[in-house]
Amino acid sequence: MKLAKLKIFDTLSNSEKELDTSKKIRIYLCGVTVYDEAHIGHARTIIVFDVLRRFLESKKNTVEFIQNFTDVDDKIIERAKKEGATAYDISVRYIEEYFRDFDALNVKRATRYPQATEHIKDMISLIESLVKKKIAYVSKNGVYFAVSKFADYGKLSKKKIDELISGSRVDIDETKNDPLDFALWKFSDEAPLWDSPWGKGRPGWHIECSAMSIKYLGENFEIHGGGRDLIFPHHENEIAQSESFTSKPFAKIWMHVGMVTINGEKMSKSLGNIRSVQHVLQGYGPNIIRLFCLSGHYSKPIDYSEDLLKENIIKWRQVETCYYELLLAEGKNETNTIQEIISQCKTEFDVALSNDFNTSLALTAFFKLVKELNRLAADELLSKSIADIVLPELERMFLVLGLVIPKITKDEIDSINELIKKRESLRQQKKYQDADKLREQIAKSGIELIDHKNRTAWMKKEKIASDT
RNA sequence: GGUGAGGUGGCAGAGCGGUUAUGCGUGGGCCUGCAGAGCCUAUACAAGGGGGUUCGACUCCCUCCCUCACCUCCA
Repeated sequence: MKLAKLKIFDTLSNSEKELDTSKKIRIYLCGVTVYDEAHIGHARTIIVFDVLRRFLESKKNTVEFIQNFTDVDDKIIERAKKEGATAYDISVRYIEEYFRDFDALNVKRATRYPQATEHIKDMISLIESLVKKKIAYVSKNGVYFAVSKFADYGKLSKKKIDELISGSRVDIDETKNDPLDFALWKFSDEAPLWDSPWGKGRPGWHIECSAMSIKYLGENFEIHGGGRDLIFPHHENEIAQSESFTSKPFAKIWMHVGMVTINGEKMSKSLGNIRSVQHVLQGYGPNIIRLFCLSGHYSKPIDYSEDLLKENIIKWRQVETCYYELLLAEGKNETNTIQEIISQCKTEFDVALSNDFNTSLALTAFFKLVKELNRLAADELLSKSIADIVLPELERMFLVLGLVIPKITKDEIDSINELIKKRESLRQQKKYQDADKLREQIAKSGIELIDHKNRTAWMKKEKIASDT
């Protein structure tokens, strides 16, 4: 059944907006500038959109999801100079790293990952149109967008133009008509450069997202997103360019994800307080990171701390236990109660996500189900008949949240059962030392035994380095 | 200075004008040969300060204080 409705808070109108879920949902996410490794702040934004997309798809909605790579930028050039490499080398390297990291985080690949350097022509024709309309002008150092020609400038970030100028911290550039005007094309005679009708150079930052989103999603698509820090100037400028170009409203919903902070301060390269995806991945693995990133409402900041990640390890262990109890459940019993609980949790889960994508509440519903199942398991009330009903639902939630329990082969299961049998007979003979040795041996392959009254269950624990 | 977001119990974190959020932690217990895991149970005068509106406010209004973000590149 398709999702009946989806409400998302729109930064532009400052209110929740309902999306038409009967049609394809087109999403454009501003991705990363590939000049360095990705950190947990990037991961949060990308995981939020990944789950949004998975949620819609789990509801059989069609989603077209575009995420760009900014692969031409001053910082890339700077880095290249420092290393004696080309900008191309740098961006290729960090795109590779990006996929290494985000595949490991179990982020579903976007429909497409357009790169700025592959869309220079699209950008140029967009700029040409703006120049023709006299909204952009050619100056000494490049082609600029004349902010004064776009009446609604500031509508997204709620800024007043005169206040922007007076509060500006940037040096005034005399070559521009107005200090607020921003570059569409920068003249340069250093690589990387491209020809343009106005001279050699490279595109400004914002124009790529206008060009590529319009190219792949059309002039008026559903959701445009990114981190909160992109609201100004990036998204503000995108709106100015795109709407000047198309004379139509740009994205229907602007969805912005809050910052990841450390000790209350924004995680960023310039503050030197970043935790790289790679680093945290090694300590905690993808599931914990995902749970952490989804633990609060996407619009609010979330404070990175080892304590919080560790709290999520505990939760994850509960999930693993629950999953394996279901997998190993046998026999039959009545399923009415559990059916009620499932449908309740399922509804709460979906309602939470439909209502401004409240992952925090959705996780509450998810863990409620997990807890309930573990309770049944502890009371020896879990049966195959229950598992058959619950597993598909639970797995759908895993899928939406992007959580993965490592697969286990039939052979592994057989050999584990064999060892458990052996241990059981040792225990019956009260040869506890031998039984414990066997348990240790099993533990080495990551299998944890769970002794119940009349049987021994087990689970394959994900190895988590920071789980001490 | 301007703009925006926010201040909830030890920590994390939702919703809501009147009913227990929830989780982690902590105390006690059950289970076990032991251990782990799990379960049960208890626990929090919770709402930044001060005013108001209301029969009733954590939830609405005003005010003060504080934090963060953006106003430069930033997810």
